[in-house]
Amino acid sequence: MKLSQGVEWGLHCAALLALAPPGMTVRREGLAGHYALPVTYLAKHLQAMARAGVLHAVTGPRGGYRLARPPGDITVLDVVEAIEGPAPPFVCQEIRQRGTGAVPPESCRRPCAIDALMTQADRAWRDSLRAVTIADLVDRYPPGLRERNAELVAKAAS
Amino acid sequence: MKLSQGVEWGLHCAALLALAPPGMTVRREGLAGHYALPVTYLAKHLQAMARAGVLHAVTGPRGGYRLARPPGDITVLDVVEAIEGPAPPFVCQEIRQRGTGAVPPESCRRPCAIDALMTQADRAWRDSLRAVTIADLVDRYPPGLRERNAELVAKAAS
DNA sequence: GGATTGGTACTCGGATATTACGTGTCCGAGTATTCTAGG
DNA sequence: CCTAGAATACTCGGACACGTAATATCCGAGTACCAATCC
Repeated sequence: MKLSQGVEWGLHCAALLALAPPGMTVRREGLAGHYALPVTYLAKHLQAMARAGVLHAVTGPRGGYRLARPPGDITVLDVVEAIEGPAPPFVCQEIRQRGTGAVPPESCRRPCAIDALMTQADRAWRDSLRAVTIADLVDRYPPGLRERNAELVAKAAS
Repeated sequence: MKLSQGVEWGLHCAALLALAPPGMTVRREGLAGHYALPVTYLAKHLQAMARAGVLHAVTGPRGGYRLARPPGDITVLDVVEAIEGPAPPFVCQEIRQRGTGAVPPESCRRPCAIDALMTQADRAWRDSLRAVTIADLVDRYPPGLRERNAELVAKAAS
């Protein structure tokens, strides 16, 4: 059970894009340089976020990425699912219906207790991530960092 | 983000062991046959659970596995951590301290908002799994299954 | 001087190698049993 | 008949291959800009 590091990159970049002037875009080189990330690999995750509808990509000169929606309308879960995929981490294999202790299918209309429990835990995790937006993240920056990053990203914007 | 299928196997086997007569052990062949699982691979996970102190292994003739503690004292989280490892799925790389937008270390005494959020979500997930024990799982069996499985495991026990 | 058209430089998008981890399997270490031999 | 001993069969434990997904990287597709040219 390991979460891709791309999630951290994507969240930091989304928070940074939230500080860019409205309508302006930031190149992936600018995003990668701000956090010293490998440009080519970061591109893969930015691409996934664009495909998921979290970011909007503009090609050509003066192109780059911008948030597809206002920061307050993008939840952390949106970014996580964009990068990790929407598939749940646990999928019940229904092993209770196999082997010498097989339970007849007519007794398996309800999901087994283990599946239900895992689904509930996953729901708690996702709810926790859904409750926070990108706008909340920048609001929780240390004092002064918001202004400084906004200035830096404004120089990199085009 | 994918959870090992061994978690499902381990939880089902733990629930089955909870129905075994007190003090008796069940061979891994018996556990695997009950759910039609590959014996050799299941052994790997049972071994991990034994190492984590969830199961107690007995070698030699009439050996096998039994729960190391009463079913009510073993949480689902214990089994999950025994198989998946106790490491959290998200580890902050502190990329905010790197690159052209690097934040000075003295401003990073507190974990960044992303790290705090991920830790909180992971806590919610673990709390959800910690709230349920193996005893709860067998209590949620469909009517009659508990008695039937108890009878089956009693025959396989030694 | 203004509009048009072709070229050019710049950006992202998808396809391609490399590495790490989960998956699957095997043989060796250790123990209770059991059979045999001696008293 | 009882006891001591060694052989034996059975169980788990750790070490060894394989497949899939995350990691890391490259080159091609598409667009806006710019310059040269024509009207």
